[in-house]
Amino acid sequence: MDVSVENDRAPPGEAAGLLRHLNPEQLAAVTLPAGNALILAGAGSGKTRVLTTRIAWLVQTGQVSPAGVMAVTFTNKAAKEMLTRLSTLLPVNPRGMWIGTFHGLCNRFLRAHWKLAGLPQGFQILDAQDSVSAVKRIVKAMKLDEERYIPKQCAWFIAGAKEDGLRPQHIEVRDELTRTQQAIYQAYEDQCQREGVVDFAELMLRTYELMRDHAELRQHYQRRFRHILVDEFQDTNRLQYAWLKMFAGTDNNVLAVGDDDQSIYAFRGARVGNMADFEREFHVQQVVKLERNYRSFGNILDSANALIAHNSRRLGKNLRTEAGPGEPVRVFEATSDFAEAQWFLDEARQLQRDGSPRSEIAVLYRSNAQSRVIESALFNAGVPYRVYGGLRFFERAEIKHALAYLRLIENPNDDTSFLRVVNFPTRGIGTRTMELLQDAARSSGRSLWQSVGAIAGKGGSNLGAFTALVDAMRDATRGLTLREIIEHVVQSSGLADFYRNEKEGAERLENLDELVNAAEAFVTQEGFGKDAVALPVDEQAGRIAERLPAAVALVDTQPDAETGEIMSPLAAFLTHAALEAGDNQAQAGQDAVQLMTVHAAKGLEFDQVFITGLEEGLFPHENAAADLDGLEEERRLMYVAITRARKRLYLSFSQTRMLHGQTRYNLKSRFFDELPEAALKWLTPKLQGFGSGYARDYQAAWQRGTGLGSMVGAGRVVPASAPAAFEAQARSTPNGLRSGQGVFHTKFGEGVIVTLEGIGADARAQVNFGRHGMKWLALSVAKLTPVD
DNA sequence: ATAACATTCCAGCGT
DNA sequence: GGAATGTTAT
Repeated sequence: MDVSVENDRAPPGEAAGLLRHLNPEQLAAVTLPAGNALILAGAGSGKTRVLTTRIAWLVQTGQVSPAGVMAVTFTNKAAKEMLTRLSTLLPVNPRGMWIGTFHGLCNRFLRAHWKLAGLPQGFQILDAQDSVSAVKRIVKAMKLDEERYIPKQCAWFIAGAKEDGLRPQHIEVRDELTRTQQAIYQAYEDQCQREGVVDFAELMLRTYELMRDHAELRQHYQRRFRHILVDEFQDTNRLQYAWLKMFAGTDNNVLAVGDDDQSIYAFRGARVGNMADFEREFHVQQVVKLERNYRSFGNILDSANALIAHNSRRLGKNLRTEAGPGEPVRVFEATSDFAEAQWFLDEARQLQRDGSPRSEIAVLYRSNAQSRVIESALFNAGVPYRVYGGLRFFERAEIKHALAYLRLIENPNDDTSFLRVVNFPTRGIGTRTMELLQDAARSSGRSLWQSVGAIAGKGGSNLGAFTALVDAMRDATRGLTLREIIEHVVQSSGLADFYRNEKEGAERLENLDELVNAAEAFVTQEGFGKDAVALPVDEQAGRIAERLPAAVALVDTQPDAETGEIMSPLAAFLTHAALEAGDNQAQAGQDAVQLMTVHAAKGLEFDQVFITGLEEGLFPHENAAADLDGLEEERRLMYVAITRARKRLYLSFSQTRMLHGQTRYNLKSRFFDELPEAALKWLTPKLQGFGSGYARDYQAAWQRGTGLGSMVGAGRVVPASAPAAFEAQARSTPNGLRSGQGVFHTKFGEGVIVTLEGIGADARAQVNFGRHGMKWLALSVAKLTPVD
C-alpha cells in the first residue's frame, strides 16, 4: 500500500507550484539546504504552512521518502492539522511518515518494541488522574502522612524527575523528605511495572532509554528518519531534547520551529534554553526569522510587540504587518465579574448583528474557574457557546468507569481500574474487604485480581462474583465488534441500570451512549489499527528491514494469524482514549461562541478576541508574579492571548470578582501599563477608575435583568446571587472608607480595600496592593487617601 | 455496607 | 460554588 519513492518523484514544475505562495522568508525556510536549522516563527507568520510545505517539497524533490520523515508536535490537534494539510499538498499517503505528538510517537514505538521495553503487549496508559491515584495508593500502603506527602505533589515530583531523565536511583537524597520521595518514586515505578501500565512521562523516558541502550535499534531508526521536524520547539523539556538527539544522531537533518516569545509551559518543565542549546549543539548554520504577520491588524500587533518588549532574555523578533492599523484595542473596566460577563454578552450580540459568526468570537481567560460567570450570562441569554478545556470527555467519571471495565478485560492486573469499579455500582464490597485484599496483594507482590483467591474464605464471595463478572464479560465479548463490546459492558456491568435510577443520571447515560459513538468513529477512521502498528507494515513493504542486523527483532509483535491485527481494536481504542482526552462538549458543527483558557488558545485565531479578567493576581497570576521568570512567562501568555486576534481585540478587567466563594477586590493588571496608549481605546474612563459611570450602568442593567435568570431544561443551575458582592462593596464605615474603595498609600501605591474591621483606634483595613501584595493596616497609623 | 449528611479544601496551564 | 473527603445514622 505504501507507494515507493520513485513513483512519487514529482516533475520540477510541480515542486515549484508548491512554493508559489510563499514570501521570501518562508521560501528560504522551506527550501533550506540539508543540515540542521532553526526557524524563529512569530505568531501568525505561517509556521504550519512552512512546516508542511517543507515536508512536501523534500518529498517531491526526491530528497527523502515519506518513510524517512518524522514530524513531532505537542498537541493532537496540531498533528492532525499537519496531516490534513499534507494530504492536500502531496499525492502520497502521508501514513508512511511518522507524524504525531511526542507521546503518540513514543506509544507507537513502544507498541512495536514492547518486549524489548519490558512491557506487556497490552500495556495501558495512565492519565494524570490515574497517576495521582496510583501514587495515593503507594502513600497509603507505605503508611505515610498524606498531609506531608500530598499525592498530587508526589506525582508532580515523579513526573518532573522523569522529564529530567532521572530514575529513582538518580534522585539526590539530601534529607528525609527527598529520601521518602525517592522511596515513593521507587514504589510507584515497581507498582506500574507490576500492573503493566505507564504514565505520560514514562512513554517518553522508556523510549529514550531503549534507544540509548540498544545500538542496533538506534542505528535502525537513525538510518530511517533522515528528516526530523519539531513544532513548538520552545516547549520541549530536557527529556524531549535528549530524545530528539537520540533519533537525530549525527547524520540527519533536524528542523526546529519555535517562538521563544510563546513559551508558556516552563511550569511543567519546558526549557526555552533548548533553542539556544540546539543552535549550538546541532551546529545550526541557518536561523530563519519569520516576522511577517498575516493574521492581525497593526494596533493589535503594536500592542503585542510593546508588551513583549518588557521581557528580558529574548532572542529578538518583532512582528509586522501590511494590513494597516485597523480598529483600536478596546478596554473595559467592570464593577464586577458579573458586569464584565454582561458587557461581553452585549458586545458579542452587537458583533453578531454586524455579521460576525459566533465561532469567530472568542473569550479567553487565565484560569478555567473564570468560565462559569461567562457561561451563565451566555446560557441565560440563550447564546450557543462552547467551552474548551475543563472536564474532557474521557475524563468524565462515568466514562472512566466504563473504560475501567474495558481495561480489566484487556488486563486484569490493572489495579487502578480494579479499584475504580470493584464496588461500582455497589456490590457489597466494603473497605474492610478491600483492606484484606490489598494486604494480601502487597505481601505476595501480586495484583489485586490475582489475590482474590487468597482471601476467598474471608467474606470474599462478593469479590469472586466481581472477577467472575469481568471474566464473563471477556468471554461474552470475544469476537464482537468494538461497538458491541462497549454496549455489552455498559449493560452487564450494571452502569446503565445504575445511572437510569440516578436523579442526575440522564446526562451520564447520554455520555455513555456517546462513548459508543466515539468507538464507532474510531473504528471507521481509516486504518486505525495500522496507525498503532505502522512500523511492521513499513517493514513488510520496505527496504530497510533487509539492512537490519538479525540480532535485533525490529518488531516484537506477530500479527494475529486470522485478522492480521497486531493490536485488538479494544486495546487500540483504550490507548486512543488515554492519549487523546477528547473534546469536552460534542456540540460540534453548531455555530457557537468559543470559551477557553489562554493556554488552550495557543495556535488558534479568531476575528474577535476578548481577554477577560486582566487583574493583578489573576493575570498575571499571583502564584507566578513573585519571581521574574514567572512574571515573564505570564507576559508571554498575555502575548499569546493578544496575537490570537485578527480584527478586533477587547481587554477587560473587573473591580470585584468571586473567588473561592468570596468577593475579592483586584487592581487592574500591570500589563495595561505596558501597552501603547495610542493603540487603545478606553470604553470606560481611564484612571477615574473605581465606580465609573459606564460600568455602573452595566451593573444597574444587570441587576434589573437578574432574578429572572431561570435556566431552561435539565442541567446546571446558575446562581442568581450576584448583587451580594455589591452590598459588601457599598457598605460604608464611619471614617468614610468602604470596602472596594480605591486608595493610595505613600509606600505601597495604589490599592483596593478588601476588608474593614474594628472601630476608632482599633480600626484596621486589609488592602490589596496588587504587586505589593495584601496588607493589613491600622487606620490610625496608615495614611490612606481615597482615589476616586 | 451504605446512604445521607457535614466538612474541608480547592480553583494554574496538558500529553 | 463544587468536588472530595470524613462522619454519622440506618
